[in-house]
Amino acid sequence: MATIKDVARAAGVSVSTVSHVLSGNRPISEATRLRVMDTIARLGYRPNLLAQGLVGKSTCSLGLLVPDLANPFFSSVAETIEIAAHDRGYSLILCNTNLDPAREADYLAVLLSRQVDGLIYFPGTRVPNPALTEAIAGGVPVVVVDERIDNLSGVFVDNFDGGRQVGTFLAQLGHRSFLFLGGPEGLPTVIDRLNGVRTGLGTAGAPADAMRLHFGEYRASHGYETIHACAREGMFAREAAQRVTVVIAANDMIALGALRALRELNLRVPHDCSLVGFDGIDLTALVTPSLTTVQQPSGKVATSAVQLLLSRIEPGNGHMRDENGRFSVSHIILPVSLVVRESAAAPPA
Amino acid sequence: MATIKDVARAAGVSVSTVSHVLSGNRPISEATRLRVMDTIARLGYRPNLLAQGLVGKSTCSLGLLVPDLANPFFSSVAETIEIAAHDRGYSLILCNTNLDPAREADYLAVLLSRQVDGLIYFPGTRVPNPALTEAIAGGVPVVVVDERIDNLSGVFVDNFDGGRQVGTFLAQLGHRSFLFLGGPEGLPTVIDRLNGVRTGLGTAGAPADAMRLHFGEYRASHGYETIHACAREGMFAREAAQRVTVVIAANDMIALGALRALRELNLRVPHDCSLVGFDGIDLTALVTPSLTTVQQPSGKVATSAVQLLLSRIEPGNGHMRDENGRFSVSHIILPVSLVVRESAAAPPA
DNA sequence: TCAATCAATCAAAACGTTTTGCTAAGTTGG
DNA sequence: CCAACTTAGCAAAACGTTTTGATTGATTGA
Repeated sequence: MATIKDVARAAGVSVSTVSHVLSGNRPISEATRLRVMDTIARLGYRPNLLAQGLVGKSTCSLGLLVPDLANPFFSSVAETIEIAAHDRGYSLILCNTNLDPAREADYLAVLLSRQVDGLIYFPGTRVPNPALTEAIAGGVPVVVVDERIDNLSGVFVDNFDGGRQVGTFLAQLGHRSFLFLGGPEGLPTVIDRLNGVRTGLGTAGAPADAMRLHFGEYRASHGYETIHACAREGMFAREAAQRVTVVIAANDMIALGALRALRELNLRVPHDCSLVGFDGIDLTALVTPSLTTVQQPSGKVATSAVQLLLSRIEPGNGHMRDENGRFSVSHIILPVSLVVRESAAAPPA
Repeated sequence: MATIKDVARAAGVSVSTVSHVLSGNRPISEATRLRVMDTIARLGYRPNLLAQGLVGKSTCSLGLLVPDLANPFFSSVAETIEIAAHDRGYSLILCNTNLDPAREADYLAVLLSRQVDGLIYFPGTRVPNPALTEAIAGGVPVVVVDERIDNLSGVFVDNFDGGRQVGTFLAQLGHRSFLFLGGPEGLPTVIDRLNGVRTGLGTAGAPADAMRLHFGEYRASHGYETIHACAREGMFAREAAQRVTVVIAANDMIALGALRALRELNLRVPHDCSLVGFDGIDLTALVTPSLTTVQQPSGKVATSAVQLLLSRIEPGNGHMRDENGRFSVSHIILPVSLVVRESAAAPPA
């Protein structure tokens, strides 16, 4: 790898002159400029970003902490985040936290060591990670995605309202007995969605307490296994007193697992049992029956997160500060919308 | 951020002593060691990885170039690669090339500037990117995944054999008229899979030329739209002379799109038309009918890629060199296996 | 007792940049 | 013709590390 010194020597100028040619910070005669540029091209010189990051203030890199890349919702958001960051000149360091607080802390430490300019953080764990608090104290800008955390800027969707729309919709269809397949118990997104559903049911006149709850991972296997287990308890039996007529999943992956299980049990969706998901991943439109789900504006979430973060990082784009000169905390709340597809219908007579 | 200087000052020792405490390269008295460690903890000191990377030879970072993170196959491989890299102490810089050669070149330039220790590269484009050739010339270790490129180490699956298994299987089921939904025309993975299918059909006695070909993107939309278009041409009509009885998709996303379209056309899968995919993403087991597909060992692909790359990067783990002292090129070819599920059956009578 | 060895530590160079103070011309204006 | 600029370029410091040669006392061996 050719260095700036090599270029300087080959072009017969000083190192600083090469630097000035590149940055345009000082006037350079056209002749020298051309000669330097030519040498750069000839030698295939590329500035060493490590050295630049060391002397300058910015490394043009962001850390992205995602709980589970295998979940299409996350991978799709991650993809858009990556593209948005790249468009603005930032590289992304990918961290798959696997919902493990220890891994999370580990990654946070590495990212700080790497002097990232900022962090985009999808909380996968219940409690705010102490390592995160430390990072923030260290002055690294953080944007939280998908979950509201006090004192931290964030982008999230209106999970409660999404749940409410589901609840209202199902109650109006006539459902009166519900099975809620949650994600990890205690996770704010899960709580909000559940509370939303309850509120929706309540306002539409359905008994909100007629809902069975099963928490688990945000994975298809959770939906699949829970449905089979519930079936063994007779929850879907035609003659059951409180026959479940609709399954509400806290995310689409759970719903897809549940859908598979329902089919295996020869329960027709939606004829025998309706099914609703949450997230709006692309696959929900592809499966049969297509899945009624709450559509998150995942592209908007991603671009907003990047924009919010960079507005904090880059000087002079007017990020708000409070009266103490500290950066203010912004929360961007994006709306969600219920997408009604084939999987939800009126309950069996 | 506390620096090593701050630690040295606070502990009343020189900078080099702190460094030696951390690295263990020189003997340090127990008393000093304890005092330094204590100071480090108290100040929350973290070594600056940029500075380390600048002076040392390694940055402990790898570049990952993926064509399309939204494709579950890629995101799942990316996840495993990330985990394997992190376990070995490497960070991953994520690049979503979007199948665009210009973007690819752009990313490659950035990664070189960032002094990555190595590259894991999923080719999404037909021609080997000139920027890649340049990177290799610059001495950056590269491992290619999913496609055989001469003179480059790589990990890939036996696409031809996968296709062959599909062809044999379908011919033996009695199919005689095929529709192949390829990925991008000219892409080696597509070519290999197609040639495999043809060979399989041939050896099992089916007319390999009785296969219609439609190339397109590796996306669900391609499968969906092509099936609808083909249906309009009457390709699936019961009375058609050369009625297509099975759709062979070059990957699972295309297959899922095709499945949806077939359902919309009221064609029962597999009763009216069989369907086979390729990749073995998790979702193929979840949809109904579950998808017959060629299972790639995606976890093994990921870990092999990381292992192969690190064996080149890290000194002394015996990576082979040829007689000229250059690193030898290794190709790891992993087997695939046809997973027979509900979507493929004998053709209609 | 003296040279040789050893343990513990320090000082300085190096990595590849950017930034800034400086110098040596050349140019202007009166 | 000289002071005051301007232009173009150079040299050196700084960023936070690691590495290595040097230094100091203490310990050994004969």
